[in-house]
Amino acid sequence: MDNNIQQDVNVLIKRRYEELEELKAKGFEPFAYSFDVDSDSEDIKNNFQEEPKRNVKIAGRIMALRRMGKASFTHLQDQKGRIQVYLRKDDIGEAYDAFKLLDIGDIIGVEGFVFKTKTGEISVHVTSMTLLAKSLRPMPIAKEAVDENGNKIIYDQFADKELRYRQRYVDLIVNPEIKDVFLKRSRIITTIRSFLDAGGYLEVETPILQPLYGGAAARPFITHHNTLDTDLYLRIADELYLKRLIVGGFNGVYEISKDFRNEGMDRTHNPEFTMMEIYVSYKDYNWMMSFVESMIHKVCTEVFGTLEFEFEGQKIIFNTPWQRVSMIDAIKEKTGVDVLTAGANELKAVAKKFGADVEGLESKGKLIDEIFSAAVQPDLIQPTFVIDYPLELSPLAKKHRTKEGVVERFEGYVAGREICNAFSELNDPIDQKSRFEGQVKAREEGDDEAHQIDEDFIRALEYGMPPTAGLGVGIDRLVMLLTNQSSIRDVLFFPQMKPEIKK
RNA sequence: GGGCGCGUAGCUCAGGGGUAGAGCAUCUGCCUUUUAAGCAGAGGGUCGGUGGUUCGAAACCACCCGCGCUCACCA
Repeated sequence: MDNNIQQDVNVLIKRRYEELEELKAKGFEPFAYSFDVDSDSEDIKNNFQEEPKRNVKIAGRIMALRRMGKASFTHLQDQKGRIQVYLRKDDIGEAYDAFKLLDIGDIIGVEGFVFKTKTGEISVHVTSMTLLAKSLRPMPIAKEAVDENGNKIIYDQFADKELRYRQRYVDLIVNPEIKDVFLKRSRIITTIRSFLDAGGYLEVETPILQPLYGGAAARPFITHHNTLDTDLYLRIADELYLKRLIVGGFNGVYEISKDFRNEGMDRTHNPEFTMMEIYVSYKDYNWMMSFVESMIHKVCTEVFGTLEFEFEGQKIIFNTPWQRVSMIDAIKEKTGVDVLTAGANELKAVAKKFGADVEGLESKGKLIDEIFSAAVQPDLIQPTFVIDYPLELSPLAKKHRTKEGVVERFEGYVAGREICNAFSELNDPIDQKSRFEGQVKAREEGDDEAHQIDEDFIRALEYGMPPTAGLGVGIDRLVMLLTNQSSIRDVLFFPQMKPEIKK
């Protein structure tokens, strides 16, 4: 990194370092220790009064600079937005010498009174100024204007996706509108948490480093513990540990945390992602469907104040109850084929007809899943629960109480995307063991995402797990959906990138 | 991993075998209610990297690196 920094030293940076020295030489501290703030840009604009003059102390980053000899206008940006600030040499004296050495990007604190300029902009007339932090790198600043219709025009906006992701701190400064997505993300998670807490469910933490990984079908990250001299896996799901806690006697436990999957990356996949999983004893998947409906309903109304959303040009309405359709019926409706009774060859033919690539796939369950993904899923626009999945796709879900060959499982789909996955949890240790054995067989046949056998989990079930409903919600994808972002990178502050190369 | 596209000044982008360009940003001078402030002048580049073709390469070719879109994979 040293090399990178050296490399980046150009005239602009060099000049800022020189100014830094000049400020020090003149007795100005370029990196202050604190500053008392009693207002912000939003407050000042919302609570403007002509008389009596209001005195405020604010701090922020210089984002625009218009100097006119012995007086200057600048825009300060704080967490809430921007406010214009007016400085005159007559008012601040020698601090104006320091101000002349400041740049766009520097952070200052000012005290002054609020007034309206000739052109009507609410501004702060500065009576004292303090430099809080000198910025040593040029900010990729964009100029802003407002057109006749009051719309904001941004010129030459910082747009390089790579730089924006790698240096998100800069992105957040110069493209403040993206903050809204992250604010919404935070409020979505807070609202889910308060919904779960209000329901009396216990938030818990389970291991990220696991000797065996399970609870989903995915390739893991492997790491090594030196003292134990053993390889460990970063979890791909929380499921098996949370269910152990249900065995332990908690009635409802949930965890909101990162899972890790060592798979491809694209606009819906990041190697680490946020999952919410909850397990509730004495409930089944029917109960869980209503639970999801009310949780999402609460998120929509509390965070967004609406049930209507736009996602990639489609209108989504989160009315309850959501539509419900069995996977088998949904496929039958689209293809005319009953996948439960159809043979593997027929399934292959159907899959191909709908454009799925099923080369080398023999498993009936996987074929059915391919057909579903290709023929049904893209059309599930309004919130829909797809229920009752083929048994072999769901080694941790309980067999359906009446239907043969399927399990009590549902996935919630919105805008053609899966946003949650839930089952009546399998609590029969004998059945669980044989399902694991089936997975071992699949693994031997080359399915490197098949589950591993977890003997301790079987042992836990042998002690007895009450009937339990379990749910997993992909938080990133939910946030994408509700904030109309089509790339997961735009709902993550720091999406995974290849490391910058050292030269 | 495959296909397509992109990489030129701090930022946004033109240029497309013959001296490296513009706007904004920066610097100097003038300017005490400006707002994409203005006026006058100036500085700033390993044209992603390495090889090759050529009298001459930012441009053409090959390979590499990075990013984006997309397909596959990822239920």
